[in-house]
Amino acid sequence: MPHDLPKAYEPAAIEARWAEYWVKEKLFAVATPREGDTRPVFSILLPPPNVTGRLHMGHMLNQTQMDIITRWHRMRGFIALWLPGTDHAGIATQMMVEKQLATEGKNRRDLGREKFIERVWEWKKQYGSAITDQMRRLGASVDWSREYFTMDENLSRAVREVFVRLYEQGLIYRGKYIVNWCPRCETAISDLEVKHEEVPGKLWEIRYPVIGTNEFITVATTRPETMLGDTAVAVNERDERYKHLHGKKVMLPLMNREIPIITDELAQPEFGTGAVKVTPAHDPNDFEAGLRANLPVIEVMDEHAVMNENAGRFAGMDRYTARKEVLENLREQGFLVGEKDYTVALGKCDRCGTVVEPRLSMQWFIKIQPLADRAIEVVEKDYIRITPPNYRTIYLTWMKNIHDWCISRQLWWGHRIPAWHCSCGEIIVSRETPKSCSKCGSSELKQDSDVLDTWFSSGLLPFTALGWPEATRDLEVFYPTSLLITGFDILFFWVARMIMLGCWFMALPEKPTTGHVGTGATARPAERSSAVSLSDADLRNSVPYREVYIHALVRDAERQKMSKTKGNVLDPIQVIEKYGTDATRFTLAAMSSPGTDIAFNESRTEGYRAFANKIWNAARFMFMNVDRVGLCGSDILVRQPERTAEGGCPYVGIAGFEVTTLEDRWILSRFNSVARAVNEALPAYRFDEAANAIYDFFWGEFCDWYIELIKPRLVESSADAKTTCANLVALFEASLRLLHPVMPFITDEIWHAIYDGKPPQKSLALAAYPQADERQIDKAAETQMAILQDFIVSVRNLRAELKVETKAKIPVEVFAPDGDIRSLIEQNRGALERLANVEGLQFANASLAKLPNVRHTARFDARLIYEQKIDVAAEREKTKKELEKAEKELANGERQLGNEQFVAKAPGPVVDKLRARVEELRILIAKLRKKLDELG
RNA sequence: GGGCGGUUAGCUCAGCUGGUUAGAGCGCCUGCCUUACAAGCAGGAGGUCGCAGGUUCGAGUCCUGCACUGCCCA
Repeated sequence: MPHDLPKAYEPAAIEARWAEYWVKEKLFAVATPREGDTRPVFSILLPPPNVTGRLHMGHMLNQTQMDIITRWHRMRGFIALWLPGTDHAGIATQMMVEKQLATEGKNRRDLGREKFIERVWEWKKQYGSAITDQMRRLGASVDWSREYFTMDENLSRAVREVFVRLYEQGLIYRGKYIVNWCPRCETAISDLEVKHEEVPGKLWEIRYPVIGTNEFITVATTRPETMLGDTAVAVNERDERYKHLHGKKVMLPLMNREIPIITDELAQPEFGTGAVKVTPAHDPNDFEAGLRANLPVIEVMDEHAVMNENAGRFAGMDRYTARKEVLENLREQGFLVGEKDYTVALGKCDRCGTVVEPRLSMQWFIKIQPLADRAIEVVEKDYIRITPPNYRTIYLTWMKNIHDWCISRQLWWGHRIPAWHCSCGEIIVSRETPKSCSKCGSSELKQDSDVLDTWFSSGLLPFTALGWPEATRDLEVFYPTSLLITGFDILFFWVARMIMLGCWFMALPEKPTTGHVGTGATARPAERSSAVSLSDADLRNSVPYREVYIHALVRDAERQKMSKTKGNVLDPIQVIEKYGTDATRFTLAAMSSPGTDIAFNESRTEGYRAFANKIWNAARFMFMNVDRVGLCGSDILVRQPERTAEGGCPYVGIAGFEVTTLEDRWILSRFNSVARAVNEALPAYRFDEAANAIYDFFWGEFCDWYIELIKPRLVESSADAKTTCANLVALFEASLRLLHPVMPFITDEIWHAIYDGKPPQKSLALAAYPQADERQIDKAAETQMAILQDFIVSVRNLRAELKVETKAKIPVEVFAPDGDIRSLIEQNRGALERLANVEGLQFANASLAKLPNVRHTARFDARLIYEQKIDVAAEREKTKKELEKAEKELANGERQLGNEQFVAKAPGPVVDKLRARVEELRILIAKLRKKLDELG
């Protein structure tokens, strides 16, 4: 690795190379640990992206966070397994292939089911790796050797196993119910897949003549076309207005069908006319009312939302045409009595946006309550910790109001339901294709044509991806997984389902003690039935993951949700090409503060590209000195201790860093403080704090101060140049390790260069993460440095105010009554003179308050000896302002200290701090007053 | 309709269990190509913390109400 790096950092020149290297060297492949392996375990499942997917900012945020956490664990000596895979995404994929077929002028029915599925597999083969290819560019440290696809044979077998077991346990049933139906996708969809949207619409009032009277009964509806399927009109029993009509019938207009007036809770007296039409086949509430009153059910629409033969003369019309026609007919015949503007809550298909039609159809359902009960218990008992905690509440509220889950989809692409229908009516649910009917012996069996909801199979992944239903060693070691990181948009779709299914199938009567940290249960061929109560330990180890971290949504810079239709979608790959992966990752990490969405702002990324460039140039500076001083990689290697083999804290502090000066003590102290802060921020998922801490340290302390301070010691003539340079390298190397989880590319690049291509590990990703050594934290050094920095900044301020020519070296006079401070300044005279551009630093014996060109602090006065006359008026103004501010603060402080309550009630350190501050302010104010007097 | 967030500098955001003088990045202004870095360095301006009450010795932080705004569920 050459040390002559280009002056400007070019991420494109190195990132692809490292991404490829990490994958090629299988650095993140995790072999199944042997029995007796005592290393701690960290396991995490990648939320499988859809095979049809393209990487978006949400993925990148998600994966950046997972990668930071995974790399951090790996570097701390954990067996870190990050398991990747893709989801077959039933509807989405089917739609994709149908679109492709459409360009050839065909549809899926032209091909037939078998050919169509072949075609989907072909599509998958050709395009299915697009998203995982993109993932590699992000540097995601996943174990590619374990990559799965939810339609893989072993996963499909597990799906069938789960289905059959649930069926055998009586938790899966089949029935005709009203479901959300997408007429475009021609399938049922779950409640969750319906997105509600409020749109301006109309509420029409229709009057139905009451047979045998001259009266009418008026009902209101937003979907008048469904009146063709009405089988009753309902009124409330206690509604006085309709008491005389109980038991009578109305004539359904247009259809000339007699339908009864029934009493039902469906009709609420305070709402509208108090009477409602009842259409059991096309409305879930009406369906329930129909069951209560034993009403006939008349379907008037087919699966395409086209009116069918039951709709009389409207048959063959699309639902909206029919609506128009029905209204027109009603109007003509005098039945339409009102039309009001009304806000309609439209349900739309999450996939295609088509307005969903409630439709009566035969579907498969999971009786969810028993599963939900456990899923509630594990979260209430904190066996699964959800961060941020507000999502815990949201989860529990949803789980407590859960409805049975419709798991069948009328699609072709997906896991086909393992149920076979016999001509005798028998349904056989079986793991393998049955040869004959268990009831009548017929061999004419037809497999159910439906497939399972995609979330059914992805809900099983935490255990099926580890080999379930076999009792594998992987399950034993890696289940429960340690953590799930995902977006709130799939909290119910996926997170909730995984918890329900995991806690159901992975609960055990007893748990073998494995002695592994972070590992859990062993797979068992048979789970317990719901009747048997579980021990807490069983429950605790049945969970799919111990922790859930829910991250924010990535929006555009204007806080708008990114969407294709708005055209504001930021392509992460483009951002990466512009600024580099590291900078993009850093942006997402630094903006990941809990609770708020991320308004992705490219100007931030630009800033972090500058940060990468800063690191790059600091490295160039280091290498320049390494080459000059004649240090080589092995010298540094020698100074680093062996990494402790198993589990421990390998590098504590910075080993081999030889402290000789104040700045050495100071930077070592700062490094350890930052390492501590980062190691505290990450387990709390404070990616922003971790990222900012490293940024501030590297740029604001390491580069701005430490490097500047050691420059004189690095020059050739300096006796300790080699030690100084070795310190620089050791510090740099440790900082790279600290930063690596966030910026893996640039850090690995420089790290390899430090070791001259002979690194102690194949990658920095395998090196040890810095741990704070409390003994290296030196508060005294930090205070002393702060004084020196204060001094330098004061002089720089004065120079700027007096508009001293940048290059001119100016003499400075200092008054420091405290001997310690005086000697501190004396000892660091060289550094102060150089960094403040001072020539001749002299001490004064008396206060400088009466003199011009002075900066006052509580600890010292510094005066620039410079001829230029100052602008008296401006100086007076400035001093006045400063004085006012200080006086205000002093008054405030004195008032507080004078308050007995404060002194009595506030904690000691707070009072002491305030006293010290008040003292400082008194000194400062006295100085400022004197100065103001002088200025006249 | 029910629930949950947000409102802090021109912009995007931090500010943890209440405790000194409310911070950062970007942008803006001034001066510097000081041999690691102009994607840089040094300095600077800019905030009645959405509004109104309350609790407290002390409120950006806790409570109540209001306003605006976003999201989820129905």
